[in-house]
Order: sequence, then structure tokens, then C-alpha cells
Amino acid sequence: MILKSQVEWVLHCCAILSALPENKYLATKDLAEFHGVPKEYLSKALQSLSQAGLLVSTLGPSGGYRLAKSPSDITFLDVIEAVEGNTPTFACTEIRQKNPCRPKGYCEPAPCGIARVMWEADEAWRQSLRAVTLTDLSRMLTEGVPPALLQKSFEWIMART
Amino acid sequence: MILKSQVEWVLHCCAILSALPENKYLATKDLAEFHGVPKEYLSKALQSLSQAGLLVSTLGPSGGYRLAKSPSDITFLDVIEAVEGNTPTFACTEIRQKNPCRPKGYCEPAPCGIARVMWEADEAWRQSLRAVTLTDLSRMLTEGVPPALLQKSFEWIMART
DNA sequence: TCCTTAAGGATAAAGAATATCCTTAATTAT
DNA sequence: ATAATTAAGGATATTCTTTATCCTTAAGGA
Repeated sequence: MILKSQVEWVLHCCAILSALPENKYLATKDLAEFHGVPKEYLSKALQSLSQAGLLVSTLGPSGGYRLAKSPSDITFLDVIEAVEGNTPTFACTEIRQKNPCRPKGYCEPAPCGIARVMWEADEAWRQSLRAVTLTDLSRMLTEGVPPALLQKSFEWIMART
Repeated sequence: MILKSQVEWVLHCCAILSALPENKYLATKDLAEFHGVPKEYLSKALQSLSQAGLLVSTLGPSGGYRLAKSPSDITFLDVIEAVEGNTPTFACTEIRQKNPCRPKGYCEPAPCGIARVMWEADEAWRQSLRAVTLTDLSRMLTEGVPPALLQKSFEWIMART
């Protein structure tokens, strides 16, 4: 069980977009080049973020994507769920109903205990990811990085907005 | 991102095995029939549990599997990791190193902040699953179930040990 | 001696992840 | 106007993982 590589990509993209000035857009092409990932496939993931209401897009030259809201209002979970969907990682197939001793037509009163435990763990995971915003991300990704590299990266991005 | 169906299967199997008397074994065939899942494929998963030291197997007629230790000493996480492996759900590919502004040969001082957040969420998930044992599972799976059904199921199993 | 069983290797089928390509429509710059 | 640029989305291909199935081997019990 492993997350899509797109999750890593879009989180890095969000960090970049967090640094953009108001109403500036950055194109998929540039985000793909900056991160060394395939443009077309990254595009699919960014479309998902757009549909989830996390990004705003615009067409034409100088078009691309920007954040739809403040970085402090976008969490890791928002981004991940936009790409991965929000279906639980555990799919209960109710195999207890296959029990050969079970009376025909018997109806279980509650969800299977196994599913409940798994869903609770899922929720712990989500809770942890809900607690981190893009603002936190920006801080984490910049601290410890040489100022010269930060500056150069910033200029690289700004030259393409 | 979804867990293998084998995870559900072996958790149910562990619940059954928890109910076995000391030094009694139940065969893959019976576990597969009870849960209505393919015997050969279930077998692979049980082999994983065995290799992980959670189950003990024995050959020949009246052979099969039993728990290798007390149900209170086996957690959900133990079982899940035996089947799924313990590789983190987030695989950091270090795409920050693709940054075109990054000096050649520059070495990052610490793991990527994104990976750290993801790994922390992973740990929250694991922590939640470490907190539930097979003893807890037995209780959860039996409460609310009609005593007649429990009894019949127990007899079904005992008849095959 | 014969039957049953786990272990494990080989292989196949189905589905998901990872792309690539193309068309369309909107927007901007010239 | 026109041409260039861009996101959106459909179609398709490739690779990898999951989900099996089959077979052989060796061990244990009747």
C-alpha cells in the first residue's frame, strides 16, 4: 500500500504556489520542469486539485495555476485527498457474512469490528495530516536551505509567472 | 491507496485462531471455507504471518495453524505488517534534488519536510493499530452476535481442529 | 504405505498506477 | 484579426501490483 507519486509532486507544487504573489499564475510546464516530472501526468494531478477547489486556473500565455485560498487554509489532507480520493484505505468486504453457520437472511446489527478498528486508524492518519497547512510546509521546506539557493529558486519561479 | 484484501482475511483468521484450545491447529482449507475466500491465495498470506512469527504451523492430518503467542501479545499492526510489509506508505523520491537552481553536488542536510510530515502521519496510523490486540478483536467480533450463532460457529471450528 | 498438510516456485489474469498523445476552448500578446 | 499559449479532458499504451491458480516437495499422522 503506497501513495501515488503524484502526491509528492503536488505537495511540492503547492509549496511553490504558496510563494507566488497575489494573482500570479504558474504553468504546469514550469512546475513540471522545476521538479523534473512528466508534464502531462502532473497536469492530471493539478486538475484534481483544481476540481477540489484548492487551485484556480487560467488559460492563455501567463496562465497556469495559483492557490484558490490562503496557504493557511489548505492542509496536507486536502491536497492528498484531492489526488488519492477519500475512500478509506481499508475496504471491508463483509466476509463474516460468508460464515457457513450464519442463518440465511440474518442481518448484522453493526459494522464489522475489524473495519471499525481500521477506520479509526485511518482517522488518526487523517487527523495528523489535517494538522499541517501549506504555511507550515513553506516553513519546513525553507529552513536549513542556503539563502542563495532559496533566492535563486524564487527568481527562477518569478521569471515564469 | 488501499490495503490488500488479504489483510481483512488474516485478521478474521486470527480471530478464529484466538478461539482455538492450546496446541490445536486449524488448516488453511477450513479457514478459507469458513470465510469464503480462495484457499491457495489465503495460504500465501498465512505463510507471511508464519514467517513473521505470529503463527505456528504443523504438517499432516490435523495440521494447520495456531497462534504463536497469546492473543494479547499480537496487535493489529503485527498482523497487517506481516501481510503488507512495513515500508512507509509515502515514498520520498527526493524531487527537490531536481531543482534546476540547485548547485551540482549539493547535499541536503535533512530529509525533505514533506516526507517528515507523511511519515509522522504514518506513525499515527501505526500507533493506532498497535493499540489493539487480538484479545480486543475477539471481544469486538463477538459482542452483539446471537449466542446461538457463536455457539454454532465455535462447534464448526472445533469439529475441524 | 497412504493421505493430509504447509512451503514455496512458476505462471496467469485483472486492475491500478504511470504515463503519452490528441483535440477543444479560452486567453493573451502581437 | 491572428498566432501562440494554456488548462481540460478523452483515448490509449505501458508497467507494476494485486489476485489468484497450479504444481512440486517435504513433513507428519493414520
